[in-house]
Amino acid sequence: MVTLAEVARHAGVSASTVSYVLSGKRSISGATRQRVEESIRVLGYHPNAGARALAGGRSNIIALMVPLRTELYVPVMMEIAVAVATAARAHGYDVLLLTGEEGPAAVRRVTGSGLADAVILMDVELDDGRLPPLRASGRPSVLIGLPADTTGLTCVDLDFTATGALCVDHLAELGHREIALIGEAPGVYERRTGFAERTLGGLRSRAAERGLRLLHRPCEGGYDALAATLGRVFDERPDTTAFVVQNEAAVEPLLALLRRRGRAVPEDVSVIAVCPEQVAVQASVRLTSVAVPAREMGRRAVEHLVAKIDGAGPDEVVLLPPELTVRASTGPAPARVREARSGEA
Amino acid sequence: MVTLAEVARHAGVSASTVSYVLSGKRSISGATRQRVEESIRVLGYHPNAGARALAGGRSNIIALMVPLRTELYVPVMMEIAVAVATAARAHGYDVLLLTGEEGPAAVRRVTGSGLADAVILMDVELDDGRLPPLRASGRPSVLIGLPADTTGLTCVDLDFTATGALCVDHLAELGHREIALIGEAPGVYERRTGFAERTLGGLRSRAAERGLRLLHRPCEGGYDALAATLGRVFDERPDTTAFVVQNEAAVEPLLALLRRRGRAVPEDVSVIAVCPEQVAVQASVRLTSVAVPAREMGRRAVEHLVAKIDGAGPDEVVLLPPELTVRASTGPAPARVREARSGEA
DNA sequence: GCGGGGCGTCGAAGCGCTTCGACGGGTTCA
DNA sequence: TGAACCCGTCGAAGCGCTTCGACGCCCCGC
Repeated sequence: MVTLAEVARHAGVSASTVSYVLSGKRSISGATRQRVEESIRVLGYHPNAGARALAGGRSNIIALMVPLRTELYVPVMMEIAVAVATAARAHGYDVLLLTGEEGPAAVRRVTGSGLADAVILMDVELDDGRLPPLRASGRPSVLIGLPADTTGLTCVDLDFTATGALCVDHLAELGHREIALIGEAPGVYERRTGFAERTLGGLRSRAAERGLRLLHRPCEGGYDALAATLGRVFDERPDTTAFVVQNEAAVEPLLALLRRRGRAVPEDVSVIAVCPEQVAVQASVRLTSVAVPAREMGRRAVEHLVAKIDGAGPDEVVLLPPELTVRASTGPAPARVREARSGEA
Repeated sequence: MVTLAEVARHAGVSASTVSYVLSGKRSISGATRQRVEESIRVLGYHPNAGARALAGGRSNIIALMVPLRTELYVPVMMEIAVAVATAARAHGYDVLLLTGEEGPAAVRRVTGSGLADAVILMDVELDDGRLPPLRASGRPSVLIGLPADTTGLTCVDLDFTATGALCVDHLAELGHREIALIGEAPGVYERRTGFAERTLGGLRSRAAERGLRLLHRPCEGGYDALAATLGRVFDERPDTTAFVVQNEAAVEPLLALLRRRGRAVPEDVSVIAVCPEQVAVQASVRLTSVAVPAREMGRRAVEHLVAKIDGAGPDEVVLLPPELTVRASTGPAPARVREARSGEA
């Protein structure tokens, strides 16, 4: 391995000069700079990361902690992870991939050892066990998701409450009165992962305001699970005319099963998905959806984090406003229901 | 931050003793060891990663390079990545997440700077630009995938050639004579990503051996793309009775479109998927499939890599044998075709 | 023409750890 | 009973970098 000292010798300057050329923290004459840069190029020099971290007190590494349960909402996670990695590189940081497996201990380890300068937490639960060690570490951090207590934290997330409300508004305007939420797997709610509850909350309160009935059914992914769920929904609320789906693995099964039951989308039943754009576009019916802006979330998280590392970032909760894109899966509530409704009026 | 020296003072021993307690590289008396461990616990000591890397000459970090085009075969990638991270931790390594964006330069950077002790490359192309810098670096590495020239390299992958053959065997035994491969997006073939070609190769040669006709159609994911592709397949080969799909984003569309065309699976048309187990099980028809053993691949890659870091690992190409699981999507070729076939004989 | 101030460069002191050689004391074997 | 040895411990030397203070030198102003 080529060292700073060798570069210095090759360029006929001192080691510190090379260091200053690299960091730009002191002014260097053009001639010297060029000579040094040339030597670096010729020798193929790469600064040693360990030495740099030791001397400089920072590793230029951001830890990204992805959820333990990888079977859940995988595409979003992957998209965020890649967006984080890409954005981080653009700011000169590398990304360390931590799985949820180690939990709080991993946070302690990477912050305590100085391996990571900062941490991004994904899949944050309302009362997340990783937060105490994170707070204690004093390291800059950004959460993707929203815990119950956000004091002193920076969080980036889609505004899921507004998302829920937006879905209700759209459906209400189309004349729907009875809607059902096909949610994430029950485990997601049990773990009290914020986003699922917030969507539900948004749906519930807006539905109450506008006089719609809402049924909520968590659901595992896959056909069999959804078939059972769907059966119970229609048994309990036969007049359900619209679905909000927040579960990637349930989107396609829902469409297929509705078809199988002879319910046309959007003529008989409307469907809104809360999912990444791509899922909505590639589905068998182009879905009206609220996009989960995964890339944007990853990018923003990194930007806030870098600002905090540099000492400039305020603690702040950033809720991205949801955008509903109307595609082919939502339409006016079917006449029968609309008649019943006007009959009531 | 607590340092080694502070632990040493607290325990009343020298710094080197603490170091040896930590590494176990020299024998330490039980009493001393306990005293040191107690001090470590009490003070909440975590060895500084940078210092360790600098002094020890190794970072205990493995770089994992995921593909640039994240839209492709995402679930497999994520599964592998998580498996790698988990397995790596079990061996005391952390994982640095690199995206393909930087390409060869990233390999140079992380190996040259000593940031990573070793590298795992995913999504390897036949003539992969990342291999020259990787070879030049002299760092241990494992590829997930197979380049054209594997001299001096360790590779782990599913045996896709055997996978193709296995699919043909299964279909041939069921009496199918005309089969079609719905492949990955054309881009995947253009980039000459090994696995896609190898599956095709396996299918082709076994089909030739057993006298089956094979049609190959790369295909973008999603409904519209697949609808077009499928139309062309049936135009060109109306007697096609079986499909092999190697494209996660095409699985569900294929099933839906076949249904829409009035072709029942498996009565009229058989379908075999090459995909992760979960995709096959959760599809609208439980799919006969050859599983892509993502977790296994990630795990194996790490194990080989760790062996190489420790100087024990031979260069080796590990091709995992494919396993075909028969589920509900394959059955005997329809009678019309079987008759035609016996007429020929 | 001389003093003051930048500017550009250097030397040295660490950062926190690993590891090598050394050393004292207790065994062990002839 | 001494030499040879091993075990447990220590001190010191570095790993390759950053950064601080110091030091010339040149340019400027008076």
